[in-house]
Amino acid sequence: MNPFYHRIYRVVRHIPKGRVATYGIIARLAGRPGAARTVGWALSALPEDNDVPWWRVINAAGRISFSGQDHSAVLQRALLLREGVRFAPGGAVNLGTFGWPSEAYDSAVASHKRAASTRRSRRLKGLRT
DNA sequence: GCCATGACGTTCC
DNA sequence: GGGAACGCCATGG
Repeated sequence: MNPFYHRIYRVVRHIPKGRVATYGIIARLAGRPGAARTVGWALSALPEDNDVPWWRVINAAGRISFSGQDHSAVLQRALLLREGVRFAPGGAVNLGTFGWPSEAYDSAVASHKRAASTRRSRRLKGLRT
């Protein structure tokens, strides 16, 4: 297995309980800025007997990256709620509050970037139908 | 070895 | 503030 994966898993394990991190941040901490997609790929490749808190990893918009009806999304949301992470009315997590590491989320930068990401997955999947 | 895909992100309009 | 386009890295066919 590639060192990146190990780095990624190691970083994810460092996420404190009750906090969340974005794929981009994970990729950056793992030493591969811009490899956010790879982070998702690595997490999807997690074995069943893993000790990695994958549910603490979300996208830059502070939302679950799965389809809303997907059981994994429900599970992830439930696990986060259990740890004290609160979801905003829009279904997004306030990264300025729960984001980890805190210094990585200078609320200013994260302002208008929230909107962009979410629609992409819909486009990819929605286009197939 | 090239092409397509994906738990994403940043920039431009 | 919302939507569309381009770029990113690794994997699978």
